[in-house]
Amino acid sequence: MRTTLKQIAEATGLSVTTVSQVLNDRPCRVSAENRQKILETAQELNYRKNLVAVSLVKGTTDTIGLAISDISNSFFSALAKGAEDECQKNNWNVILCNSNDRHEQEMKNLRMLADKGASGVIFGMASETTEEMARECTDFLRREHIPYLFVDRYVDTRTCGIISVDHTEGGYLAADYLIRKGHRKIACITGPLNLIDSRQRLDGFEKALRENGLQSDPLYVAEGRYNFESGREAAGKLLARGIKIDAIFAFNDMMAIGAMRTLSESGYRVPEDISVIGYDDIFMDELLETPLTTIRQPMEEMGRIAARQLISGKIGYKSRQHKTILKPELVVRRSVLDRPGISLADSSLADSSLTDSSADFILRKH
Amino acid sequence: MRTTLKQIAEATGLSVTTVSQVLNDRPCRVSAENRQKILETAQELNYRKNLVAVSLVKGTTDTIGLAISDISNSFFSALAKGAEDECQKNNWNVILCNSNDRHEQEMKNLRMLADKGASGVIFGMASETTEEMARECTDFLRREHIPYLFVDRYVDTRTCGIISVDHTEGGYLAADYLIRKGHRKIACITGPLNLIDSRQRLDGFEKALRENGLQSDPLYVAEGRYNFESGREAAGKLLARGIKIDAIFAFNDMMAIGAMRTLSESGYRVPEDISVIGYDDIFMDELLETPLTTIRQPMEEMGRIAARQLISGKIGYKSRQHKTILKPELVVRRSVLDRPGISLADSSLADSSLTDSSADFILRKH
DNA sequence: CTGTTAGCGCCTTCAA
DNA sequence: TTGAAGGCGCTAACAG
Repeated sequence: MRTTLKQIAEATGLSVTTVSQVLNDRPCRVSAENRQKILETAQELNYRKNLVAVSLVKGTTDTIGLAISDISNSFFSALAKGAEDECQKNNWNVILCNSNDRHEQEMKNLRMLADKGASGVIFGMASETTEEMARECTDFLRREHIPYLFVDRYVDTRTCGIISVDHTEGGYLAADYLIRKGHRKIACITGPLNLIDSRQRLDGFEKALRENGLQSDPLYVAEGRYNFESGREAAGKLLARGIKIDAIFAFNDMMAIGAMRTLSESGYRVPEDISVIGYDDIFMDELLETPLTTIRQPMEEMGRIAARQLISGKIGYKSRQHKTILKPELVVRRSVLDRPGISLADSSLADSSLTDSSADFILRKH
Repeated sequence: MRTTLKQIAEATGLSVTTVSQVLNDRPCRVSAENRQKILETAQELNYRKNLVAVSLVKGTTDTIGLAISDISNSFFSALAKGAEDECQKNNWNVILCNSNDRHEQEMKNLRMLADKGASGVIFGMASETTEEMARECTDFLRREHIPYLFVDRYVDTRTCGIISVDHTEGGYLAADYLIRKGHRKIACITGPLNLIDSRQRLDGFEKALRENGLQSDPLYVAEGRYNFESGREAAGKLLARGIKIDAIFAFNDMMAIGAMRTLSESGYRVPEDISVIGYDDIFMDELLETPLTTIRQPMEEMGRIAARQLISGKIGYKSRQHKTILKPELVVRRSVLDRPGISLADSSLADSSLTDSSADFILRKH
């Protein structure tokens, strides 16, 4: 078995209390001699503190529960990395829980975390979670007196704290950039519109259009589900509508990549024929054949900040609506074409790019 | 505060023991009436078991420590997903620790996990970890009586258990496939050759060459560091040697993607001019413009199996050398060209594909 | 059927 | 400068 305080006490002929004091570096009232003796035998016996016992008596585990939908999603693994890193620095740790986007599992995970005595929870809601379900989560955590932070996506009511990025601003940034680059016919592939982040991005997008005297048009909007396949499909739908498209703003990178695939398969070149901008800045963006211009969400930093707020006690279980909204950031790579001097009236381009698709394909498929 | 057994005992006028028995569904000797009463008040008072206390008394935490180098690496996040999923099913949980490939941090993490009472550890060694350092890890875990499993990479001595894939077979599969597709001049970009997995892949690779009457040639080998950038560099070196190359086998996908980038930038098309095969099967492989043919390592399954072995007790701290070696699997996508009828003697191709690179670039850069 | 006692390993008064 | 006592919340003998 592991060495215990008691064993050290016996070995040194001192009391458990004294040993505990010394081993915890207390502002001490222990003779230098005994202190030395204790330290030495602790070393010899290879003593290591039993943190389970410490947790029990102190009533805190210094552990953060990371309740997310899927760690293999690079969005969340970046978050996890930031959170874990910050925990490490403070001698905290993180328990990982995947919900696989199921609210029921989400609740199970929260219960388990509560039972394990988690000192805080970083919570990335499942996408199927409705406002009512979210409330079930928050109510539970509050009742358990566990401080928590929603990341990225959130329900705006009665939360303990939120750490997110300004999605409205992000949507605005993307659209504004496209417009400044001379694009006018801008389509977008949204996320599920029942999700607040998706709606906010759309708001920002439309705001930028308005400010530039452009109309938003439902024909230019397709709804996706934040994954590759739905990006493919949505781009296909957009194309099938027979409208002229200068650029596509996909509400996340996975969909952007899916859209690029469809475009490429349909004989369009990115960005020469149609530009694409994404959202997230996942690590593979820059590894793409056409590196993806995108709106960056600083996930790792969000994880770091979330952990810090929980560890420092800045967020307590009684906190309400403590918001930390980070700024998204435009990351320019190569998927958006610069079309200088193209005016609103211009419409002579596009479609000309629709060459014979099979020949085109072979030429460019490598 | 949270409701405790004591409170329920007081509320029902029964003893803590009785309450405990009932709440643990013991083959019980409690009157139906009291049982009912206990259940009800537990419900009312919103009782939840304090697992920290349970851990203390039972001497086990039902927690697996996941000590890996970097969770944001999709290789490990897939592993984590599998492990977490299996834990979830058994009411275990996982504590996540990143070492960022530093052995010192690795040891800190193991110590922390031991102090937290981890019931088992899934251990993905840092790549800088030498055999001696690895021994430091295993010695520590053994002394702490913690069962552990090395994943993927391992040192062959005195480990408690290993779960890995047959890298020799993987290297063989890759080379054999290329040869069967008519490639002869096969280069490879290895990982750091001090790592066992890398050496094994090389062994398998060379074995396939031999069996097919081909020579292995140092000129066709470049060493990388398992990341994108080193794949780029290594491909550059290979190209600079002025040798004829039919295909490149990169020892992981990140390097394969890096190599493809270099090839593309140097005016080579993949797979028309040079084929590329990778290793790992990370999720982005199929999202690439030229989906990457690769050797799949079943990471999620490895995580799942590792967790299961630890949870079931199949691996105990006294286990020695318990090996589980999974078979790697060829995943055919589009980065390898089929060159039917090309014989060993043939050498008329290649180089012809080296067109004017700038013009070529514009044609194909989209 | 139920309660008492003891103890997991540690920390924290409080008294000596 | 030190130690004894009590308790964190729960479980597991062992009595009744």
